[in-house]
Amino acid sequence: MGERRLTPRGRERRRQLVDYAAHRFAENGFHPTSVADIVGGLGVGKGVFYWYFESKDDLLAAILAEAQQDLRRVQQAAIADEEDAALRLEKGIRASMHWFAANRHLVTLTQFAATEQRWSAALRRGQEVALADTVKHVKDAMVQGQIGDSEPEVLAHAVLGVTGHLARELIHRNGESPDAVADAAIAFCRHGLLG
Amino acid sequence: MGERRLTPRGRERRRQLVDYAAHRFAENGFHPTSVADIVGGLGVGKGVFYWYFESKDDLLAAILAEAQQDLRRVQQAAIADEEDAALRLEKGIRASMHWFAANRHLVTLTQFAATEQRWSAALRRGQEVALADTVKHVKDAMVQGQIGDSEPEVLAHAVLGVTGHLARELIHRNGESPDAVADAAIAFCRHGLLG
DNA sequence: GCCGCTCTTGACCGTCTGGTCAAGAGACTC
DNA sequence: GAGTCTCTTGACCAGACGGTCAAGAGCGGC
Repeated sequence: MGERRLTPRGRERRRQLVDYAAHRFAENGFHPTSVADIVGGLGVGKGVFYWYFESKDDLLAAILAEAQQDLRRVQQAAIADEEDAALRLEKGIRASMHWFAANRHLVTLTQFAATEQRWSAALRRGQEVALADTVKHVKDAMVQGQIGDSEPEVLAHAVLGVTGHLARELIHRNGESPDAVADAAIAFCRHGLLG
Repeated sequence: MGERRLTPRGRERRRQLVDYAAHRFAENGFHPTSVADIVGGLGVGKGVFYWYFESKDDLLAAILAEAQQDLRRVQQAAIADEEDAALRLEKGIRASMHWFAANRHLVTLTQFAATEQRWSAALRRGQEVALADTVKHVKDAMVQGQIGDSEPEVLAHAVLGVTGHLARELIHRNGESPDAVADAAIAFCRHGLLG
């Protein structure tokens, strides 16, 4: 199948399937949620599902790919006109926090996908891009003397780790605001435990 | 069932099931791995499985609980005779890195469990304990003036986030040594990006 | 050598799953 | 209003799954 040409009505239906399925998968688990659950919840026949997607796996792959693209798009838009490297990092963190807050289900789904080899392979490219983006800003900030000189990849991983973990624990679990959590993440990335 | 009294032979069989299943679940995914896969791989009949566990879910619950207990036991042993709060934090991070390196499959499984509500409830208590342990050391270090004065819970989350993420990315994915990664994590937690 | 307990076997079962498909509905063109 | 293309229906299927159970093996004590 690969690409099917869709009318506006078809594109709307596809979006509906992607959104609804992503929420159900995140709530209930990917495997425990059946295709029948999805089409049943939407009140359509099973054939609708297989008109838009080759398989249940194909749908999850689409959800993951679109999530990664959307997050990156938001990040790039947030830092587009920022010349200062350290501020690009900060704005990227803040934009990510807002995206994580608004797309909790996609965060959960990405985390799930990372735990099964079949899916983690599909995630890898997007995660490499995210890492490369962060590494670039870290290196730029080093050149400008804004941050200390050590391994940029390790620092980038640490930044992504703090950001993701604080989003899950403080925004998703504790219900704190994205901006407050972004402030905390930025502060920790800046100075560590030294405050 | 709850508790079954087991002979030494039975305890050995149970361990074999837990270990083998944990590896298969982590490699292949929990849902895609069937009970038949597990008993087949071990060369025993299906009844063996249901002699030791009420259900497949029961087995996963046991794996998760034992993993959390084991990690905490290792952490406590590592910091037992350390009086300095900041060093307790560092030794805890280092011990965790070694445990993560030696128990990659359990890390993956825990991450999976966090993505399905049924399991994340089972994880919560253990994670709260891990957080409380970390918070305690952070507070102690604050009192001793070793680290800056800000919200201990947030800092503890950040420390756990960095540790877990660097373990997955640098140890599991890149194959770096637990000690090197522990050094990196400790450095980042100390000073952030300032190096 | 019998008993009783722990442990093992594997055929069997009801249920549910992802996926198919022949049939047809709607809408747009000419 | 015929023809065509997109989209929808839902009964159907083969296979796989988690879980059961009657039967029996191994092994200890006595």
